[in-house]
Amino acid sequence: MKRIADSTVRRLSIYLRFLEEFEDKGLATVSSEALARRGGTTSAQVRKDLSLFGSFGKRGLGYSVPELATSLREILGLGREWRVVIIGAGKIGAALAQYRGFRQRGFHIIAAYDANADKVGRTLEGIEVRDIAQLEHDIGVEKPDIAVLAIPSEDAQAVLDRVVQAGMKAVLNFAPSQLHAPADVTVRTVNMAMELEGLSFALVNRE
Amino acid sequence: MKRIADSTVRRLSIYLRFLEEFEDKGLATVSSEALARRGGTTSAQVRKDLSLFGSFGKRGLGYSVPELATSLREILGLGREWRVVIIGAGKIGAALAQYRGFRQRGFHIIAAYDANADKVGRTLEGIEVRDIAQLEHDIGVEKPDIAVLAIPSEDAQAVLDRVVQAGMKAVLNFAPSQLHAPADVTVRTVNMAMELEGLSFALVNRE
DNA sequence: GGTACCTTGTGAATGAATTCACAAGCCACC
DNA sequence: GGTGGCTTGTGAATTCATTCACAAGGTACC
Repeated sequence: MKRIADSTVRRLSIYLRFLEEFEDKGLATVSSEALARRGGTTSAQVRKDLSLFGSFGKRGLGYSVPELATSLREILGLGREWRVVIIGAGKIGAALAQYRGFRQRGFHIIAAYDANADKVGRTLEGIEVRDIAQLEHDIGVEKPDIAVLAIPSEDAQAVLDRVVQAGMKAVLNFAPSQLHAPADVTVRTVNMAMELEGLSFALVNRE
Repeated sequence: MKRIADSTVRRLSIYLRFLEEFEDKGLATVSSEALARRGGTTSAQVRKDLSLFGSFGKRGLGYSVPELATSLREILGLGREWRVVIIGAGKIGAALAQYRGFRQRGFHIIAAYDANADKVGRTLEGIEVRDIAQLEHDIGVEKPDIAVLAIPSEDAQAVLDRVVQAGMKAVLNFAPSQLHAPADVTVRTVNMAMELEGLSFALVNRE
């Protein structure tokens, strides 16, 4: 399959969100133009993105809202339930554990891990906090799909190496550091520091 | 001034982080090649990025670590203190309030806001939680630079409109929704749902 | 001060992403 | 069933970003 750019996948997520909005409003069809307006892009962009995966619309009419939503869920792999572990039971881990968006979209958090003995054995928003020493063992048994790193920057690479070694292929990293992983492992980093600095830059470079 | 791409600004943040690492290690100079290796890019990219802002290196030698760090801080507008308000005193707001990275880089949180009367008047990680009804008034008086939205998706656009109306020009949005603002207002969105869906897509489209 | 070796800064070349523009197809209405 | 009005899907054109490649300078050491 042709390689799909990250930016395209992000837009597909956005389109899906709008389609769900439109579904709630009871709209039956939507044009690429309407989707584009709502998402701040162009109609040609919408059509190009979708055309990478097939032909979903009807000329003269647009796209069927429920059908396109279903197709996008399929494309994004949201048909199944993904098993997630959160590593780090601090404030960020807690915020993630209670985040409704996870569950809603089929991301099921099976456990959290922490190195701090005080936290181990307690629960975080209803999720069991386990000793990080068990990490490799549990990954071998439970085969989670996605690891979320909510730990300090200085530990992030070491823990990433551990989950990669244990066979995991997808990681969402909240530590503000650049991580290195083999090509077959997908790492996405959410770096708040970087976003803030982007805002700072924008504020300064305003003429 | 020539328009600088978002992706470039992101890389500058990354370079700065490495330079600070190198500074801690006591390194005096660094080559574009070394910076590139650490950051997963190419030396030409590093030099091109920097060349957009001036000439910081010495041929044959590389870049002075402290000088380049200072220049990057200057470029990113990190020389001064930015005043931040957090809107939404839930779990995400709390995680942000205690996040060390803010303070470290000169982002000073002056207050949090919430609509829930039970939360108003309490403190969140040492930060005063105020009634969101005061928002416009306080913005007028205190002139914060950056608003962080940590509120539910369905309220995000309305609150964004309010802070824009009150004169703010930079917003960091954690709600998983696409927001619209005038061109002179910079909005950066951190969308965890989108990141997760990107991972889901990567897991499914693995051959 | 001369020579050998590095590394920058930058036009030119390449590659990737977005936008344009229009033929092809579908619907609705007469 | 023909006509007019929309909207898709997609090559071609354009814009934007990255990589190449090398002259210009600088260091270090003899």
